[in-house]
Amino acid sequence: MDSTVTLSDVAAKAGVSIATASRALAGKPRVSREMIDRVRAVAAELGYRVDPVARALREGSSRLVGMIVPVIGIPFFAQLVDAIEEELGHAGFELLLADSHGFVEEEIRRIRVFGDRRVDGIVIVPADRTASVQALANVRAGLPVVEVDRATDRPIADFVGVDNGLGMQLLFDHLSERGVTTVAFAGSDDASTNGVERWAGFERLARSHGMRVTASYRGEFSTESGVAAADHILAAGALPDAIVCGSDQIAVGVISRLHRRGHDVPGDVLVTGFDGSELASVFWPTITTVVQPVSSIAADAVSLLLGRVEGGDGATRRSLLAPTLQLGESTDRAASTRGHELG
Amino acid sequence: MDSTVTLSDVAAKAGVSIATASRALAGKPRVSREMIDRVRAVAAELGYRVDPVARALREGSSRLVGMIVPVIGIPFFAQLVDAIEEELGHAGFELLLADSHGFVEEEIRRIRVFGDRRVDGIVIVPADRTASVQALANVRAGLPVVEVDRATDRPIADFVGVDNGLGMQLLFDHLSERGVTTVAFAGSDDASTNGVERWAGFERLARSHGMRVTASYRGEFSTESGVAAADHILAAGALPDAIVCGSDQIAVGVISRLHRRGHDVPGDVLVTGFDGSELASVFWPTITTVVQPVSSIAADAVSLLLGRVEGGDGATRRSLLAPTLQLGESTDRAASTRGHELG
DNA sequence: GTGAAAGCGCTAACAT
DNA sequence: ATGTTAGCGCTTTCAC
Repeated sequence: MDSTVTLSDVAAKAGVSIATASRALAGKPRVSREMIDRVRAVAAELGYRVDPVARALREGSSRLVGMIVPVIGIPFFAQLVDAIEEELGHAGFELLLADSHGFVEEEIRRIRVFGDRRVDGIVIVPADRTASVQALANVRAGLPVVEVDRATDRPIADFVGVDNGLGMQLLFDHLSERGVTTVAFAGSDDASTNGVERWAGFERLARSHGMRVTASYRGEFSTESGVAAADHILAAGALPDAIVCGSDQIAVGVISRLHRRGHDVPGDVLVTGFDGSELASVFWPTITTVVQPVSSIAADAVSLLLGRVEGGDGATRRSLLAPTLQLGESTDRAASTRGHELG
Repeated sequence: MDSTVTLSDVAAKAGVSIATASRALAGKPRVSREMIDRVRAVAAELGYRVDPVARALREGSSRLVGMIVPVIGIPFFAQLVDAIEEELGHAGFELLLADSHGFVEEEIRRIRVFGDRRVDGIVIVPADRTASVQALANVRAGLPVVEVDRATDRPIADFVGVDNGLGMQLLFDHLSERGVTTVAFAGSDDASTNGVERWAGFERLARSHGMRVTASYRGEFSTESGVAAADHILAAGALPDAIVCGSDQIAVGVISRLHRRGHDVPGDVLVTGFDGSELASVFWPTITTVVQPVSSIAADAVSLLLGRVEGGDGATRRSLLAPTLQLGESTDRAASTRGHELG
């Protein structure tokens, strides 16, 4: 397979100038109807495809979008990458992927490279809500950026994410119905807006629902952090009625640890997650969680980004999408993992 | 941040011709020592970085490597992407990522686009061991390809993956020590080499260890497939001593389903996974699995690929890496999930 | 050892 | 409506 068919090959075979061939293919105005047909036919016959590199050099644009995530290994981010990639594909863009491993320095390096590569836009899940502001200062002038899932403190770019407050509310309404009166929190620190907002939502809602908070632990969005959280909560005294976790990964860590230390979920304590990753539906027990509308987030992010690529401007926007509650066994006392013979 | 510093800016400020500047920066032979220093100093001062697009057009190479995976959502593939990306980064290459969603047509489309983009090489996890041969026929002449994790039937490209036979042997030796005499298989169909080889290994080793095979189910590498497998195995009669699964995802499905239908793992039946994804260590029970040496696979794949990029040729190679066994609770009867109070 | 100039493939002024 | 030409930024002959 060798695609060394250039525009001049097409022009030659069609018996026209290379400029006309270019215009005909691009569907630019002043070209006759028949010319367009003729050139297109020849191009198709020869299997011609524009050279994106030459075009990028000439136009200063590459039909490439760079994306930076903190850890591709977290299932939720993998889903997000997949959704963004698909959405970009519809619009004729490719995805240049980079993993910052949570380091702002890595973000800076990647952002520079993206600029050099003439990407048309950048999709980023900022590693740190304050420090990443510096990273984004390295973005080429005029290059559109959209923050996804996590925002930076300063509104320096469009943002698309989930409404954390609403998510927490869905969770609390559910727990309230289940008769929960004491709760604990196992979430992440203030490095990300999700960490901040989910914690804030938890506190506010616990208060408004008249629930007592027995303990709270704030680490990272990881399973290990969930394990540590469980130990912390157990050390604080009697188990609460429910433990609200900042992510599904954390919930998995919490539940695993509780089980190992002899406590049943949901028999002894209810547990909730956040994200709606596949993990929540395959874990045993399945986890009640707040499902993020990943496809909508991706669609919104890409349309916002491409809107600016095509020259759209205006104030930066924050687009908060409504999540939904997905019930699982982890908040259904009848599903206690102690009582087998369920199905 | 605007990096519109071009080579001619550097040349001008250094008071030399653009040709000399280029040579000095590239470290090409006939340039005087002092010239090199002077140009480099100016370049650093101006913050000059070569324009990869212009270079790509001129050289026909882009320092970009395209990678195609069947599903980025499978944790093991996410890990692989991460490892490959990191390895490429060390060598100064970027990753262009594509998800084939398991479709050969998607692979073809992506391979063509990669060619147009002048990628220097392609890393692919083929969707189908026979059909993907067609997809790879669309690779630009001379463009190096390395298959990772799964190979195509015909040796049309270098391959780096795990030694499935050895992996199965580690598993069987372990099960044998545990006194297992009857086994069932929950794996994938013949669409991938991993599906073929793990099944072949299972059959061969069950026979050589004198174990009776009570049932076998072959679907996909998914949790859902594991659920179906569990139902199939239960329908076949009494539970075997152990169920060997073709992947961690399948194992998770199998265990979840068994639990829901009232059977304990490892109390009633031992279960093993394959891949060594994070899932295996966070699931409850943790899963005994065959850990693929992901970093080594990535390092090998990239060095093989870049070796060919730099002109290396020779017969295609198959590089099989040795996996290791990771013990988990799923094959440790003392860890029965029925007996709580373990930790 | 250094400079001048061609040219990678394309698009967009600027002619005609 | 179509052709001619410049030039995006770089590397690399080819002259000197």
